[in-house]
Amino acid sequence: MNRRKAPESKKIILEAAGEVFAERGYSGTTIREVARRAGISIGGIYIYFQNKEELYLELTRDHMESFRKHTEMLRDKEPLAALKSLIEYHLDYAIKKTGLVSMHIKEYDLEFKKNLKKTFFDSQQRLVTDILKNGAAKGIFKDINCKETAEVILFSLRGAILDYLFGQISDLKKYGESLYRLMLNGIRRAA
Amino acid sequence: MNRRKAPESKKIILEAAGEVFAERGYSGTTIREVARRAGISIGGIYIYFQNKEELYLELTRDHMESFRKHTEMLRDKEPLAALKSLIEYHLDYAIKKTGLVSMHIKEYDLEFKKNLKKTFFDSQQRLVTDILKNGAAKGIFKDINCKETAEVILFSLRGAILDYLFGQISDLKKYGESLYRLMLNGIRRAA
DNA sequence: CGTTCACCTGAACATGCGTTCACCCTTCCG
DNA sequence: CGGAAGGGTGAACGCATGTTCAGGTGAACG
Repeated sequence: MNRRKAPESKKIILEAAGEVFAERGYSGTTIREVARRAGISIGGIYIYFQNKEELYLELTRDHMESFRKHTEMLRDKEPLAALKSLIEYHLDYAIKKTGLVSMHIKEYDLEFKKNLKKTFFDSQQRLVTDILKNGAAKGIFKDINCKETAEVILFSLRGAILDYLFGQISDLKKYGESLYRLMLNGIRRAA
Repeated sequence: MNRRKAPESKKIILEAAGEVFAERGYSGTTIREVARRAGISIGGIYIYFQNKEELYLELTRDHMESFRKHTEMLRDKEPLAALKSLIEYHLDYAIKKTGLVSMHIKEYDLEFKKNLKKTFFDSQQRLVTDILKNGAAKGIFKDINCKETAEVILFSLRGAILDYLFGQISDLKKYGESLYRLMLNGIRRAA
């Protein structure tokens, strides 16, 4: 038997689960594997978590909250710098936590995380909208529809990450640069 | 017993499989359900397909080939029109075949369809690159890196579809317009 | 020492899956 | 008529999973 204090056990389980979820996604993850990697028994998991869903939700909540906090800090920057940093943060995150990001895409459907996801996406949307509004007010950006444009920027960013997961592009940061330039200047030659 | 000619049975199975795969994805699809919907027995499926993989591959090959053929026709159009039509074709397809598109994203990983996918993506990449090269030659576009820009356009498009699947945007065509405008003109106010 | 309680165990259960295979019809030919 | 061939059946097999629960085990306390 492997004896520990309750909070420590919980932490160890969460860490193991983080690894396994990242490697195998939600449905691919087995309690047996999490238990094995946490060095605890199958039943031991159920002392701390009602079920697999709860384990997943607790982890996801932590990750999203941490992401949100980091990006919120960009509000203090100048619009152009904020936009660039936001792109970089997203892409760096995708590179460092590829497994987790992949999981969220592959299992975007899961009913029980719907609320969590909506909150997260909306916060990102609000942030970019505010950056654009700020830039428009300062005369840096054109008189665009900020909310709509914010969504376009965000989904393009997510598309880059998707292509990275697909193995279609390898140097993600380079494409972040490209996207940034394209978004600012467009491809059409001025009249 | 439900007696038919072999080719007809095969076709019916493929159609049923198309439905079920679109609804439930690859791993979520059960042979039992495909059989039920095709009005044939479980064993009957295995007369025509070695296994679930083969069923999936045959379907996917058909869909990708049809998509490719339709988009290849855009080569005849003027660059701006071609770009716009390409965006529209992608988005219309995502709207009409949401289930299938969702499946390909959720299960992008599947080892056995890797080649098929790579071929498909590369053909799209080549098409957009050629449209951009054409536009650059005609002086419509700036002197951009066509290959890189093509990829940016494609992943942004895929990002829009992803956001649509996520339920983050509902009027996909509207965002297609936005993306097109943004890609052409950018958001930065001219100096 | 005995008791208690927090912590832990893993075989067992219920479920669901892809796949196999021994067998069954129906048609058609000689 | 016999029998071969094409088309079809679904119970059974092997395996994997989330979850339960009857029962350990160690440490702390009186």
